[in-house]
Amino acid sequence: MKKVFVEDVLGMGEGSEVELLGWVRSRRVHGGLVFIDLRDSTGVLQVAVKRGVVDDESFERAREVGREAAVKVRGVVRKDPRAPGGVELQCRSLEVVGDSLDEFPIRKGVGVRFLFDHRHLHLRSPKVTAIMRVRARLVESARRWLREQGFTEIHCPTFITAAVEGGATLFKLDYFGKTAYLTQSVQFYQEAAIYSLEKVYSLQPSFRAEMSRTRRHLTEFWHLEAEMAYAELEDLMEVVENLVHAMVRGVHEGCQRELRVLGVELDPSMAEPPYPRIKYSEALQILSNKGVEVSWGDDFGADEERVLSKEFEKPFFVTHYPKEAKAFYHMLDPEDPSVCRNTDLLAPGGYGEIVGGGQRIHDYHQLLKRIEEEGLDPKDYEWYLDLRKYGSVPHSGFGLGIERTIWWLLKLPHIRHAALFPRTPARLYP
RNA sequence: GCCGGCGUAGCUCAGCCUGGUAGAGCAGCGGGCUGUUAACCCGUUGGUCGGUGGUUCAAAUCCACCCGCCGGCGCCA
Repeated sequence: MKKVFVEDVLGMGEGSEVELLGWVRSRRVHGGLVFIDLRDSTGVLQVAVKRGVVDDESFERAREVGREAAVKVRGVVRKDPRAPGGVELQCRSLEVVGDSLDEFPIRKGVGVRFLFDHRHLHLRSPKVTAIMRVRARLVESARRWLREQGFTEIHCPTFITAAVEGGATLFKLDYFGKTAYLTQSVQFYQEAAIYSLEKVYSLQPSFRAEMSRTRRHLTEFWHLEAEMAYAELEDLMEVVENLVHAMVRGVHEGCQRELRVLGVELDPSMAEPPYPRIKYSEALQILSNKGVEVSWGDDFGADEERVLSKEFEKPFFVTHYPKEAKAFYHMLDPEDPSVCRNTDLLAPGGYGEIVGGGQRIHDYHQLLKRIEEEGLDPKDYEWYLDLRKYGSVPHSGFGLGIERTIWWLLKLPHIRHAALFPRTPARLYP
């Protein structure tokens, strides 16, 4: 097991002798002097290999070693202003653990397409590494906060038989002769679980078979969903804003180095609750004042979202959408049954929808009516309806897109940068 | 699904408008170099110009269709 890391060496005194295991990030040959930038999970260290200081075999190996080869280096720590970072390793011996058999394909100047074709190798780059660390921290922060708030994590199936949203596109597959689909949301299963656990959440992939070619869509994305018994729309929004704040704070506290690598300024105060709450009808008014006319009943398009999001510094909730624009299970507002008690959380700066959710219909007859109104077959929703037959209670839930959130926080040019091996309509490999 | 753009060396691109059988930089390969920082210097290999068909004496270049990719829209997280 490896014990000494680049990070440790940077803190060591002049003259310390160490053995390092890492990868050759780059190599510069100057006749009798070879510089190797040695990379490991904690940083990069310049190794100076001088003819005469090392044995001839080590020197030859250093001269010939390929980029991204794995090497074991023994040497002495030296402070030297000529070295990047002011510290380098004076090499005493070098062994090749695993050489590079071909020229390493990832280089400065290659295009996005090429990078994603070689994503398995691209992952070694500092920026991708930083994004993955931010992602891990973000998810950890969410889990910790939810646990502290009394939520229980549950795990729901990926194979399903019916859609959550009637119209949304599902990936269809053969399940021993039956038709099955890949889940696009675990909401219905969570609604079943609240009758024992009361507050639940899941973190698992969702799938959308949409040919969406935009910088904010993946066909497979990690979905953080939660459902709460006895929670109404207002309770839900409080949970969402505090959760998002906890995630942003977590990244800010735990990822300073990564944010520096990515050149991202992250100010957690921009995610501090409370977030503005506007009703759909108010959003229409704001848009109208800006010269953008949307007729009542239509959902906002990307253009409208962008105009709207420029009006806010923080994420903001848009609530009470017309029922025509939303799925059947949303509870209608008793004061105005033409709108739902739902909410979308939109990120500022044109990043768009991060969270979608709302209060669910908990009355059996009302749910059945809405299913029929939408022209859906109640038989497809039998067990979902069944939940309303035995001790049904008001409840609310939401879904948050992990990659969307990372995309927004890190100001990434495309959501695919937020995933290890992203899946888009055109990307199934590697 | 709709709209737009692109496809030329391993990579990044120029050449296309105005038709005359292909170029640069980087990488690779050979050589040199003891303080580089994407090292540098000298030399050098490398291409069915996405595919098919058409126009033409002649097509990377003009036309049609197809394929692939990229972005926007719709849909959503």
